[in-house]
Formats: sequence, structure tokens, C-alpha cells
Amino acid sequence: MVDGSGRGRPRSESARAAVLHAVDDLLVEVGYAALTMKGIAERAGVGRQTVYRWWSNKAEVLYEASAIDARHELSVSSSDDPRKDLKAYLDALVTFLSRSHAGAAYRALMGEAQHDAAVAALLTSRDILGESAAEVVEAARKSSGTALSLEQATALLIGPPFFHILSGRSADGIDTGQLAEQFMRTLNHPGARGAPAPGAPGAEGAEGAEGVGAAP
Amino acid sequence: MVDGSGRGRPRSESARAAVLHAVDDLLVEVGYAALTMKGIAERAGVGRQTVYRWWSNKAEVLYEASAIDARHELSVSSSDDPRKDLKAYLDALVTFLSRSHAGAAYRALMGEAQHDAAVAALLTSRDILGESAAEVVEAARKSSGTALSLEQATALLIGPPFFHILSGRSADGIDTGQLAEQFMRTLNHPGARGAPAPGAPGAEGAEGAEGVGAAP
Amino acid sequence: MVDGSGRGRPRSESARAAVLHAVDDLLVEVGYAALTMKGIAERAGVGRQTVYRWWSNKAEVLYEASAIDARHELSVSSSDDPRKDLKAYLDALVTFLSRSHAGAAYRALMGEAQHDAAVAALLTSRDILGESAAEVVEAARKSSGTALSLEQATALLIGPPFFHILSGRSADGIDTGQLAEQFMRTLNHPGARGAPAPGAPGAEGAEGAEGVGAAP
Amino acid sequence: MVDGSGRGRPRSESARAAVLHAVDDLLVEVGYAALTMKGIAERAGVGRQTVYRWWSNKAEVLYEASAIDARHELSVSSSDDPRKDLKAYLDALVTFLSRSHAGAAYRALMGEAQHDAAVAALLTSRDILGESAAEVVEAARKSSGTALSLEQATALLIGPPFFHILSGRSADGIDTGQLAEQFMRTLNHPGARGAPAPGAPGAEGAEGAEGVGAAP
DNA sequence: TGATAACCGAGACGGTACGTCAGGTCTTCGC
DNA sequence: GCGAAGACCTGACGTACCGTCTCGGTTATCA
Repeated sequence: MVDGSGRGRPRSESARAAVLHAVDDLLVEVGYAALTMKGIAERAGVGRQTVYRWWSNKAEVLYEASAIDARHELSVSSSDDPRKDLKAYLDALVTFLSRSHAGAAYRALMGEAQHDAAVAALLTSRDILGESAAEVVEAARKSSGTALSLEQATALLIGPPFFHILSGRSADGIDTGQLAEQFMRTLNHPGARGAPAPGAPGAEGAEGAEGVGAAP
Repeated sequence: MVDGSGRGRPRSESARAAVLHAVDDLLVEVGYAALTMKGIAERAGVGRQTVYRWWSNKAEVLYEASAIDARHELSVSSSDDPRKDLKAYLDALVTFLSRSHAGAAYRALMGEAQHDAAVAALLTSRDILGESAAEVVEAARKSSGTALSLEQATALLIGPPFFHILSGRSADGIDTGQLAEQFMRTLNHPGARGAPAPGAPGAEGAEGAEGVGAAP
Repeated sequence: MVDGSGRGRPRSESARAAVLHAVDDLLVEVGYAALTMKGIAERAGVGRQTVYRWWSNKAEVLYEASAIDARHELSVSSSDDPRKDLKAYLDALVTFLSRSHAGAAYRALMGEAQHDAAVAALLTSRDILGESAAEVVEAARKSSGTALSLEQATALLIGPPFFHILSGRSADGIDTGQLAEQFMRTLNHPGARGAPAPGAPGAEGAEGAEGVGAAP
Repeated sequence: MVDGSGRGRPRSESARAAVLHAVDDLLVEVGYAALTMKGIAERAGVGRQTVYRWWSNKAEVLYEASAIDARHELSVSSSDDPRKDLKAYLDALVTFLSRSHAGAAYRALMGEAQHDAAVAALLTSRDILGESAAEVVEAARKSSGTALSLEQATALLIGPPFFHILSGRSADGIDTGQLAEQFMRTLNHPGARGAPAPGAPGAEGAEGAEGVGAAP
């Protein structure tokens, strides 16, 4: 059903698995920057063309190799207590971003997405973090009857630990219980809607000085 | 007096400026991924060795070329009203991250830092976002007498828009006035300090399933 | 059957030919010193790696490109008259060393061999001059019943014009007929075997003053 | 008196000596190919410009560093017996070419001269081998009353061992006494002058097949 | 059962950036 | 002005990976 006709030799599942395992191992061993399609193929004992046939670049391989684990690591069972569920999710999130292999892959991909549109599209197609948080955030929104949108609430919840870790700070300094409590309180008191125009910043425009560096 | 001895031909300031201009232009034209040391040197009309003599990789050149602009674009004049200053800062931050050239450079570097220790060290050495926010956050902490540390408060302020933009969402959906208000309220009611052990997550441990993908 | 396994894409014969043609052209156009692997690859319209894959330096390419021609240019048909054959060989040798492209390549390689062990080994592996002379020298040795070894006789025949040309003298001053006659005469009257110990020179030892220049 | 005006700082004799010593040492340590102007300057503890000021390339430095030694090593005291003098000269020549440092320098320069016109001119300007042999050859010519020119006789004497050693054969196989005897005999019976036209070889023309290699 | 087709591994192909090195020039300071 | 130091631009070095291609060979389906 995947293949149009079914004619010809079917895709080798063992080759696929070998590639995904190889990219996983290599990410840990040599890091993302030193990850190459060539290296992946050799490590997997697979022809280079075989890799290119199914994935177009290392980001795609890595994404496929880590996405399932990522979803699993970020899934939390929901209970009756939204605040407890929030804390559990934040704990999972912090561990994921700061300690997990799949999280390392995610951080690398998120980084690559900042300057590679193809990777950005890849990540956008399946918003792992947003989706994983959706259930618990939605529950919290419902129980609080907040005026904040799902998107706003998600950023509010994920943002602080996300910035904390991606900016290189130690994950130990994060108090997930306190963050969950603050999040709930903010949902209850979101404050007034402000002016909707961020395109025209009120004060010090950043766009004014367009030159980057090398000022005389 | 800059150089240790003053002996030898002094560094060419024009070459330095040409390199910084070139990297700036090239980032806009071809993007970070296609940015190469070779390309920078040729665009600047400078020997390749000259680039390597003063910067060890493209991240360093880019950092030097954009850091000054970044600081400038993120600096806000402080007033008597912390809440107004907070909004002004958030406006500058959103514009910086989503529209500015220097911000594009910063996003690229931040991404690279996720899988390149050298770049991570470079960014840590001068925590541009944290430093730029320090003044306004400190003022807010003083005026509110909060129990939150500077680090916690900074993540609370920067985190939401930071995640919003880096995860590929449109910057238009950010209400900086509302975020500033929420931030002030959270400073005033930070909630109880929780258990200090994030290393042992309460629920679904992410570390358990170490394999990334390709389950047999 | 040529390749060990026959696996993988076979070597491109057109690429090989293009490289050999390119090195030939370039030697004439820019000379040996300005001959570079990069230049060869570009002139041949071939990837640099492809050149390195089959030859490890410019000397090897040049050798392969010129060896066949050299052998051809130095081959002489033998007749009943050894003296006539000797002259014919010497004529071919003088023309080869002083006028032929392949000879220019040979002179360059012979020179390089004086300070590059790899090139020396390359030339030793197929002693073009010695081999080309072997037939005619052997015939002369047989007809004269000389006591001189093949090696001694070869040096005796080739040495004078070889030194003449390599030391920069005009090839016009060489009388090959006379040289052939002298050679035959010496074969017939080789003189007495001398003391076999050249390692201990009788008189002015050169090894005594080991310092080269810059006497204080 | 060397300098036109005597103005300014005079040339440093110690710098000159340091350079010559450095090039000598380096030739032995790293070989001719790895000899560089940069390396010479650094080894001599001298500025690069200083080396370039007095010598235009490594061949010139090496020539100046080795020429005096070469002449010394190749000078033989003459006696009443030309044949004894010839053997003494040949012994010195063989030792020089095969064992001496200065000889290694000479071989390298002679090789370079095959594809570098500047080096060729340098060597031609002071024909070390020819000049060193001139006295003893001239004596032999006088005593034999030969019809051979000095040039022809010189090639006859030097050629065989020169070719033997430069083509990579062991110097041990050279019987200088026998060579001297053969040389004397040939001077006495030079044979008839042949046709003076080496430009038009009688038999297998080498120039005909101009293509080098890659024949189909 | 045999043709057809898509897969597989291996590895060579033309490109291009890497980071280093040497060449030869220049600009500074100190003697 | 000489000599050291060292930065400058140029350009080749040999390596690595890119993505494509061409081999021999291996499964599958379909006629």
C-alpha cells in the first residue's frame, strides 16, 4: 500500500533499523556537527545510496530516530490534579531537554532549524514539545477558565525551562513545582490584553541600525 | 601597547572591518549554513589565513560582528515605571529575535551552541540576553521585593517569547504588555519553594528508555 | 577481474586518460615546478580526489604519462652491426634527453629523485634508460667478449651524453658515432680490475670536512 | 667598500653565517624538498626579509653554503703521474657525489636545474664539476696529445660515475682505477670524427611521436 | 518459470570547504 | 638603513563529505 505497485524488491526493514540505530549511536559518540551521511551509512553497514533513498539529510534521519522516544519520554499520565500533572510534565520536560539522548537530538534539530528552513519545516510538521504539553495545558485551561489561548499558555509553561536550558544554564536551578504553581496563578489572572501591534515597537527600534558590527 | 611587544607589522584594522562586514552581508545573503570561512575571506578580499589568525571558526566571526549591535538593539532606557520598561524591553526582544539581522545571527549561534561546545562557551562568556535583561529585571525585583532569584526571574521574563519564536511560531501572537503584567504579578506571588531535586523526576522517567528510536 | 572483487563502480578510463593528457600538456606549458595536483585535476576536468586516488603525487602521474613514450622513443631495431646499433641508440638517447617531451619529464623526475626517496624508488622500479640500453649493450658485450659487467658497460655508454646534457651543455657537441666507436674499443680493452674499495678513498678525503659552508 | 655609500647599518656577518649554517643543517635533517625559506630563517633566528634580501631562493642559499666545500672536496693535488691523479680525482668525485653533504646539495641543485631555469643558470655560472676536473683532464690531454676537446674529455671522464650514482646505483660498483685507465686509453684512440649532425637522428626519431602517454 | 523491477552493498565520480603551510611583500620597532 | 618580528594576500596542499552515478547481485511480484 505504500508502494504504488508492489513490484520489485521491498524495502529492507533491517537496513532501516540499522540506520536509525547508527544515527543514535553516532549522535552520542561524535555529536551532531560531526554526524555525516557517509558516517551513518558506514556505521550502519549500509550503502550510501540506501540512506539517501529514504532520508534526504541527516536531520531527517535523526528526527525519525528520536521522535518516537521523545514523545514517549514526554508523555505523562493525567490525574485529577492539574497542578500535579503540570509538575510531572515539567519534570519530564526538564529531564528530556537536559539529560535524554532524544532531547539532545531535539536540541540539535531545534538549533539547526534556526538557520535551515528544511529542518524548520520538519520540526513544525510535528511540534513535539507543543503536542506533548497540549493535554496537560488544556486541562489546566479548562479548570481555570482562563482567557489565554492554548498557544499563549503553552509558551508560558514551556518557555522558562526551555530558555533556561538552551541558554546553557544548569537544569538544577529549576524548581518545577514552583513553576507549575506560577503557571496556574497566571492562567487565573492573565492580565489585560495589550496593544496588538508588536510589529511597531514603541521604543528603541532594533531595526533602525541595520548594520551588523564593524561600526567605524 | 595593545600588542605585547609592539614588534612586527601591526594588525590591519581595515582587514578586520572588511571581515566583519563580509560576514554580516553573507549571513543575510546565503544564510548561516552556507556561511564558510573561505567565503568570508573571499568576500572580504582578505587572505584565508588572516581570518583564521584572529577567529577560529565562523561562529566567532559572526559573534563579534553581531554582539555590539545586539547589545545596542536590546538596550532600553529605564524610567520610573518598571512595568513600562518591561514592556519596552520585551518589544525590543521580540523585534530582535524575529526581525533583526543581529537577532538572526544570535538565533543561529544559539542553535549551533546546542551541538558545539566551543560555540556554547562563546555564548556563555557573554550572556547577551541575560545581561540585556538584567537591569530591567533587577529593577522589577527591587520594586516587588520578590523571593525569586535574578536567574529565575530572567527565565520567567525571556522564556515565553523566546520559546515562541524559536519554535517557529509567528511573533505577531505575542502580547508583550500582557507578558509584562503577568511577569510583575508572578514576582509578587512566586509561590512556595518546591523540592530541590529535579534529578529524580516524580513520574515517567525519560532516562529509562535510553535507546533513541529504532526499537526492534 | 582487474579489480579484486568487481564490486562498486569501476574506474573511469576516460578520467584516467584525461589526467595523463593534462599532465603532459601542463608539463610543456608551465614546466615541472609549476605543475600541481590541483592544476592537473582542473585541467583534466576531474575531481582532485580522483587524481589522488590513483596517483600519490605529481611524479607518479608524470611517470605514467611519459614512461610508455619514453620506452618507445628509446627503442631501436637491432641489426647485424653492433656499432651501427650503438650509434642509433645514442642518437635516440641524445634526442630523447635534449628534445623530447618525454625526455623532459624524465629529466625532471631524475632530478626530483635526487632529493625525494619516493621518486627515486619510482624510477628505480623501472630503470628506463638502463633497460632501453640493455639489448644493444648486451649485443656489444657478446660480440666483444668483454670482461665488463652489464652495469659497468651501461654506465660507460650512457654516462658521457647523460652528463653532457644534464649539466646544461649543448647537445650539438655530442658526436655519437665517435662515442660508439670509443665504447666498442673500451669493451675490447677494459683495463685491469682495480682495488675494489671505493669506500676508503686514497687521497683527499671528502668526508673529512663535514661542515657545508659557513666556516667561522 | 662593498657598500656604495657606507651609510646605514652594515650587513650582519653573523646573520649571514647563521643562515648558511641553518641551511646546511636543515638539508641533512629534513632534505631538500622540505627545505623552505621560512624554515631557514626561523632555524637561523633571523628575519625572513633578511634571507630574501641576500638570496632570492633556497637554491641560492644552498649553493653558497655548499660551493666552497664542494670545491675543496673535489680538489686534488697533482703529481707527475696523470693516471694516478685521474684515479684520485675519480675517488674524490665518487665520494663527493655519493657520501658528502656538499655532494647531496649538489645533486639536489643539479636536479632542480632540470626544471628551473634560474637554478640552471646558477649552476652554469660556476660549473663546479667541470672546473674541478679541468686541471687533471687538461694534464691528461696534454700528455696524450689527444684530438678530443676539453668538453668531450670531461664528459668522458665524469659521465660514467655521474650516471651511475644519479641513477640510483650503488657507488660500490665503481672501479675508479679501471675507469681512469679506460679514459687514458680513449684519449689516445678517440676514433674518427663522425657526422656532425645529431639534430637529425638516423633511425627511430624520438621527436616523431610527440604525445606523451595516454595512447589508446 | 522466467522476465521485470526495485531494492541492496560498494565504491568511483566531479565538486567544494576544510585548516595548514609556504611564498613573497609590507610595515612596524629598535639598534 | 639593517635586522627582528610578524601581519598581509595568494595559492597549493591533502583530506573529508557532498550528492550522484554505475557496477554486480538479491529479492520480490507478475505474466
